[in-house]
Amino acid sequence: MLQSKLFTKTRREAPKDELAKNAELLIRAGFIHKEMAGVYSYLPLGWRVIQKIISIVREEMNAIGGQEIELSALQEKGVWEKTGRWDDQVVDNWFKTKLKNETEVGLAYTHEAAMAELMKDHVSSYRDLPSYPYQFQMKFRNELRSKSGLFRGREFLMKDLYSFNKTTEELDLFYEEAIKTYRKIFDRLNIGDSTYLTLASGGAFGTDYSHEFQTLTAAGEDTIYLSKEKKMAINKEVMNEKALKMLKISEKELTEERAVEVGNIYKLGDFYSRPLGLTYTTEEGNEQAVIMGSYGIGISRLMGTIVEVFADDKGIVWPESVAPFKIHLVYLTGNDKVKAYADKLYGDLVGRNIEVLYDDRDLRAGEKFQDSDLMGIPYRIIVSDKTLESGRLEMKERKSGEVKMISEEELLSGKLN
RNA sequence: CGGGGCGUGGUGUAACGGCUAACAUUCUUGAUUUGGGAUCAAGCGACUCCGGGUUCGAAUCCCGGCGCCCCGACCA
Repeated sequence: MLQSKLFTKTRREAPKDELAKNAELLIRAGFIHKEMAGVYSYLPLGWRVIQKIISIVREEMNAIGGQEIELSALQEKGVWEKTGRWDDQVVDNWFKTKLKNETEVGLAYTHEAAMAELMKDHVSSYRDLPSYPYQFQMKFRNELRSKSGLFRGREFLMKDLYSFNKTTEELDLFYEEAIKTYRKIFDRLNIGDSTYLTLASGGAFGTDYSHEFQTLTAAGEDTIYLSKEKKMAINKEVMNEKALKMLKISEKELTEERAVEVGNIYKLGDFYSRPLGLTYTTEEGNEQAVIMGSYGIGISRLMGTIVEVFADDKGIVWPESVAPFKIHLVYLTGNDKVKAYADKLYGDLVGRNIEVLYDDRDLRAGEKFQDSDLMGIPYRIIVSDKTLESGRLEMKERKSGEVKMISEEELLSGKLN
C-alpha cells in the first residue's frame, strides 16, 4: 500500500481524553478512531491488524472442528427470559431497544441462549453431536464505566465458540483441547509467554469455576495470583483455600500480578440447554440435555493488549504475525534514482505478495522515521543515496532496533529474520 | 452507581469579569533544506460544548443539561 494514499494521518499528540496507552498509541498512529467513550472505529491499519488476529483464531478454531457462522446482533427477549437473564436486575449491562410495534429486543452481549435456541433446529439425535459453531462479532455491553481504551469498551469484537456435546466426558475432552488451542493462538500472537491459564469464577452459569487466559500487563484490570514456574494462576475473585487445594498449590508459590483477560472458557453443562429444551436422543433411545460449553476470545481487546505488552517509548511494536504490514519501505529524498528504485522495489515486493507499506511521501527523513516507529511495522527497509551507492538495502528491525545491510534478493525472498 | 477532575481553532495548551480570544502544532503557499518531526516568510482555521441567568461588559461568576477522563463499586 502506498502511504501517500493512506487516508489516516499520524499525530504528535494524543487527544487529551485518552489516557490508556493502547488507545493513545493506536489513535496517534491512525489505527483507530474514538467515537465516544468505550466505542472505537477501526481504520485501515487497525482493521488489518484485527483481520490478522481473526485469521489466526479462525485457523485454530477450524482445526478443532469449529464451523464459522454469524448470528444476529438483535436478540429476542423471550429466549433470554427462559433462562432468567433478561431482567436488568440479573444482567445490568444490556442494551435494550424496542421495535416500532413496542416489542422489546436486546443488543447481544453474548450468544449462549441464541445459539442453543438455534441448535434446537439442527440437533435431535446423538448422531448430530458434537458440534462446534463459532463466530466473530461485535458484542454490546452497557458498561457503567468503560475504560482503559480497548480493554473495556461498550462495543467490542469477540470470537465466541460454543460446544455442544453428548456427555460431560466428551465436553471435558474438548475443553482440554480448547485450552491447548488457545495456548497455540496466544503463542502465535507472541503473547504466549505472558499469558496464563487462570482459575476464575464460573459466573452466572451454575458452575463453580471457569478458566480465563490472562496476559500480564500493568494496564490490566484483573488481579491474579500467579506461579510462573508451574504456569498456573488464580484470579483474585476466587482466591481461597478451596481453589488452592484444587490446584494443589500453596499461597507462598504465588505472586500478585496485574493482567488482562484475553480469553475465557466455560463448562456450561445443561445450564442453557435444559431450560431452552435443547435435547437429543441417545443411542438407547433416551432423551438427554445437550452438554454445552462456551469459549471466548476478545479480538479487539487483544489488539490493545499486544500494544500494551510490546510498545516502547517511540510507539507501537507489532509482532510479525499481526502487523498490518510486514515491511515498511521508506525512501529518503535524494537523487532521482532513489525514488525510481524504491518504486520498482515496491512493485517487486507486491508482485511477490509480500505485505508492504511504502512511504512514498516526499518528506524529510526524521518525520518518516518518527511515523514508522510509531506505526510499529516489524521491518523497515531504507532506500537512499547511501544504500544505492552500497548496492545493498538497510533493514532496521523495529523490535530490537538492530540495523542490517541486506541484499535485494534477501528482501525479496521474504525471509528476514 | 458513589466520589474527584475537566470541556477554548483539527490536535495540545494560554488568557485578572474589560482591546480584534493568544501560543505551539497540523494544514495551504513560497524559500531554504534533505539520515531522526529542521529553518524562515506569508496565509487558512474558534459564535470559547449546549441552554438559561448575573453584569454596562462573561471563555472567565451562578444554575441546568450534555460530553470526556480518573478512583471506587460493578463486570458473561
